[in-house]
Amino acid sequence: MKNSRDPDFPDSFNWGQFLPALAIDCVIFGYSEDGLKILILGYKNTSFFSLPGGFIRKKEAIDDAAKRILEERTGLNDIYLNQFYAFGNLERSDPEPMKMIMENNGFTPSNDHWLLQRFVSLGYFALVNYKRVKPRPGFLSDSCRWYGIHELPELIFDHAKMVEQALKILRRDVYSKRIGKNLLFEMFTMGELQKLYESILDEKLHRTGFHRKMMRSGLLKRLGKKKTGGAHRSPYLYSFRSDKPKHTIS
Amino acid sequence: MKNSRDPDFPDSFNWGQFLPALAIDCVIFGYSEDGLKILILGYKNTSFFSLPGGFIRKKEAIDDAAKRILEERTGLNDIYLNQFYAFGNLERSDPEPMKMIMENNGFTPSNDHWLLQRFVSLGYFALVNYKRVKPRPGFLSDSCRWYGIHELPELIFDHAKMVEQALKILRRDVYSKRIGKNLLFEMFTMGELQKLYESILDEKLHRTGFHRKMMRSGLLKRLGKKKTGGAHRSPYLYSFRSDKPKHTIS
DNA sequence: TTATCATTGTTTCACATCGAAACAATGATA
DNA sequence: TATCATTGTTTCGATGTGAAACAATGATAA
Repeated sequence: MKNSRDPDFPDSFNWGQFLPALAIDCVIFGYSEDGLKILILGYKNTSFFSLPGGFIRKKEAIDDAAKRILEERTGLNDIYLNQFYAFGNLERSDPEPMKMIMENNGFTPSNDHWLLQRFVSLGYFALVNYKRVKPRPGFLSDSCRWYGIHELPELIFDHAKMVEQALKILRRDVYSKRIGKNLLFEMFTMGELQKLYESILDEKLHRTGFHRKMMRSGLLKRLGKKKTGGAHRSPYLYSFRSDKPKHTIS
Repeated sequence: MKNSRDPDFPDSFNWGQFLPALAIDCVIFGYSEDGLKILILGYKNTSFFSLPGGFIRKKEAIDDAAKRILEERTGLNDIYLNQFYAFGNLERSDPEPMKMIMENNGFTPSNDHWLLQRFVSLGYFALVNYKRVKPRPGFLSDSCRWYGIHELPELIFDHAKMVEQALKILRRDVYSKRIGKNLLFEMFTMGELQKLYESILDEKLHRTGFHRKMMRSGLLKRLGKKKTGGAHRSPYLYSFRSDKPKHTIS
C-alpha cells in the first residue's frame, strides 16, 4: 500500500485509511548556534509553506500518528512529543492552497471532499537535536528545511498561530522540564545552556542567577571534566541527569 | 431540523450534519458548600454514566460547539470554556456502551459506524455557578446531576481520565486566573474563597498566607461592607475586579 | 455593664528565591 | 610575570511565603 511518504501518490491514493476531517500538524523545534529553528515544508510549483503535518490512520493512536509524522520528516524516533492544542475555527479553512497543492501532485479532490472544507488539526510540538535531523520532504512537499524562529515564511492555514501557541507553551514550561535534553548535545557548558534558554525566551538572562537556578533545579549533573578554550577560566561541562523524573518532558 | 437537545430523536437523525469521528466532552465544574462538583449524565435503562458531550457541526467552530453543549446542559451562556486536551488512544474505543445507549433510544448504528469505532474527543472544561445551573438531561441521557469530585460514578470510555486531566490543569492555573469568578457569588468573604481553593486543591491552606497572597494578586476588590455574623469580628466582603485582565480565565 | 470567646485582619520572624553586583579562580596570551 | 576575558562563588537587598504571634471586633454569657 502506498503511504504518505510517497512523494507522488496517484489519484487512487486511499484516503479511506485515515480518519476524515482530522489532521495533525507538528511544530518541530531545533537549535543551533544562531538560534531556535523550526522545520517547514515547501510545495512543488507553489509558494506555499506549511508545518509538517499528516493524517491519522483509523487504527492508530493520535500520539502514534504524531510520532510517525515526526519520524517521516526527521528520521528521528523516541522523541517526546507534546500535544498542545486543537485548532478548529471556521476561518482556518482555506481550500485554495490545498486544492493547488493536490492538483500539482495529480490528485483532484471533489469540491465536497473534507480536505477542502474546514477540518480540525491537532497541534504537537517536539524538541529535536538539530544536528541529527535529516530533513525529508514528503507527502506532496518538495522541500523540508529549517527556518529561524524570526525568519519564518508565510504559512498556510493557521499554521502561524500554531507556531505562536507552541512557543508560548514551550516558554511557559521551559524551567520545569528538561528542555535542553534533545536540543543540545550530551555535554554542554553553562554558557551554552544559557544561550539556548535565551533563544527560547527571546530575552537576555542574568548569568549568575541562571547558573544558580539551573544548579538548584537538580536536573543537571556536573561532569568533573573541563573544556579547553581561550584565555580564561575553563568552564565545567554539564549533562542532564537521566535518573531523575519519570517523564523527560511532561 | 431535530437537534441534539431532542431527547427522542428518530432513526433518521441526521448524523451527516456533524463532523465524523470527532466529539467534544465537557468537564463542568460547580461549587457548593460541600465541595467541588461535576455534572454527569446518566442513560436510560442502563447503568452508564458519562460527561456531557456532543458532536461538532460541519459549519461550527469547535469552541462554539463546546459552548452550545454547555448551554444545552446548564442553560448558561457566556461562560469561559477551556480546551484542555484531545483524547485519541485506541483503547478509548468502547462500542458496547455506545451501542446499548443508542439502541435504547431507537437508533441502531451499523457496525462500521464511526460511533462504534475509536473516535477522537476534545476535552473542554468550564467553571459555572452551581446555583444558577438548571441541569438538563438530553441527547440520549435521562439524568443530569452534580456529583462530588470524590463521589463520581464509574464513567464510560476514558471520561475518568478526562476529569483527572481537567482537574490537573485547573489546579495548575488556580492562582493565575480568576477561578472564583464563576464558582462563587458576586460577593464573598476571604474564608469562603479559601474554602473554594481548598476544595479545588484538595488540601488545607494556611489562612494568613492565603489572605496575603490573594490581596497582593490584585484580582480582588474589598467592598467596605461587612457581613453580619456570629460572636466574632465580622469579615469584609470581596469581589473580583472586573477591570483588570482581558481574559477572565486564560 | 463587663468578661469571654471565636473569627478575622495585620504584623512579625525565619527562610528561600532572585536580580544585581562584587569577588575569586583560572588559563591562555603578551 | 602581568594582563585579561570568562566562569564559578559569594554577598546584599528586595520580595514572597509558611508559621506564629498579635490586634480588632462583635455577639454571648456572667
